[in-house]
Amino acid sequence: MEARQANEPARVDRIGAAGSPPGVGERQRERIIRAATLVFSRKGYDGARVEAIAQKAGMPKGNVLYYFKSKKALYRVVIKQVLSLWLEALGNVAVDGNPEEAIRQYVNRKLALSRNHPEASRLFAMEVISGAPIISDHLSGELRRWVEEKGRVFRKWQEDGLMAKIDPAHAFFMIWAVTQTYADFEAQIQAVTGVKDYDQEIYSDAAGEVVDALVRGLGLKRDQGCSLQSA
Amino acid sequence: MEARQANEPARVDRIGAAGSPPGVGERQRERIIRAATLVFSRKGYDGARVEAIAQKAGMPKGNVLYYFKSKKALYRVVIKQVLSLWLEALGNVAVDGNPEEAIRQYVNRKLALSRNHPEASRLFAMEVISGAPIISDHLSGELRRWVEEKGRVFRKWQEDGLMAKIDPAHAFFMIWAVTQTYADFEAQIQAVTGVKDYDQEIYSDAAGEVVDALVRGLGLKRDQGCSLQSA
DNA sequence: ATCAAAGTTGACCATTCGGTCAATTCAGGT
DNA sequence: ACCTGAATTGACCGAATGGTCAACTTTGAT
Repeated sequence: MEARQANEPARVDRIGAAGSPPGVGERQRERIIRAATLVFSRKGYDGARVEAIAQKAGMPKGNVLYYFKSKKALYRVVIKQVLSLWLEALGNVAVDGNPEEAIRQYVNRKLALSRNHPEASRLFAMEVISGAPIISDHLSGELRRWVEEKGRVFRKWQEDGLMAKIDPAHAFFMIWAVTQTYADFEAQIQAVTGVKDYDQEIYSDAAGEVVDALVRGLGLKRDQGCSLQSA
Repeated sequence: MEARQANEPARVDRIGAAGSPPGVGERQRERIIRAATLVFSRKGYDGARVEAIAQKAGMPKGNVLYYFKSKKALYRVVIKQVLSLWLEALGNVAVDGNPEEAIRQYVNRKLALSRNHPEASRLFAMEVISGAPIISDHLSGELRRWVEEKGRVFRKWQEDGLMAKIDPAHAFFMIWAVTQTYADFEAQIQAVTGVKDYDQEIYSDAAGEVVDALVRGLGLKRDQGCSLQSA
């Protein structure tokens, strides 16, 4: 009786191999991940109870540990999924075309991401605040390279006088900070503004004014004139 | 032998009454609070172990529980101290004089606060992310009133064309977001920039460029001409 | 020197929580 | 109908943790 490969319950393999329907197993896995994201994002890793996750997923605790061999393993899966969601959204910054529109689009996209996945945003924030014990490799790897790459574009914009002379990295920090605030500090914003139906009002307000302010702050201009769309 | 008023060990009264020296008790209390702030800010409430706090304070666990009757009580004291530090720093925004200089000063002060008390900043952030279970009253009370009051000043600036037309509340959210990023997301910033001695480099970089960008983004102008400093 | 209150300490208790497991049910292939 | 492996469930265990306590030391006033 060794180990009993409790997690990764074979169903996964089957999915990859044949085209069989999602299967009970896979659906349960996703239920658990969704529930875990919610609980972890509010309570942090230690504060989250496996029992609570199980309850939110509508199944007994034992079942959660059947699909994920430990709480830590579950956490890793959840946080990596969140991270990939983040990086994916980062991916598409249109570097050609005019700078103002590119960043305006990027900020809007990031704001949308925070609105649609506030739990993911909060979980990511908690990880980083705690010193990013799990994702630090990804941050200093993928993310860093990404910033360096996009940073070169920023530099070029700056040389062309289309963007204020700010260290590109700090420009991103500003953008990220502002966009995430609306997800992470929801409680503070709600308290201060007194708004109840958060999504509706706040985001539509923020989207307009804040994006404008960011664009202005970063000194972004439209590429008037010779805007030859590459490729 | 009821209750044994373990916390609040009489020393406090003595201090208020006579001018006796700080006393062992009070000094220990502060040691504990400092240690607790550090541990809580990294691990969150649940993740923090009383044992760990005690160790960091250089005393056995039992002693910590002698000064604070429970972990939760200690947490409340710590977080309220952090909050008051925050609100205090909020207090002094020079509303008279020219807008640009006022905000520039405010942002710089907030950045300094984040640099000098990163643990406090992180702890505050964690509280809010968790839904601000303990300080929500203060947020919707003191903080909200403060924002409303300063907001009126912003409105006036906007009417005078000295500031971009942004909902004052959102203007503050932007400022807070950016200034806190440098404390809360230290891990991310370190990973992306590859900087080691964080304080030194990062903050001096940020201070200059980021403050400029914020001022620009909020469209702040100096009150050229009729700047009659109000009494 | 004496005494009481404040402070210190480590042993100890009760509870909680992550994780295991054996027993049972369910689903699908033959 | 039968059989096999996946899935489900609740009971259970050991470790860890918050909190208590009784014994002991220190401090300062008289």
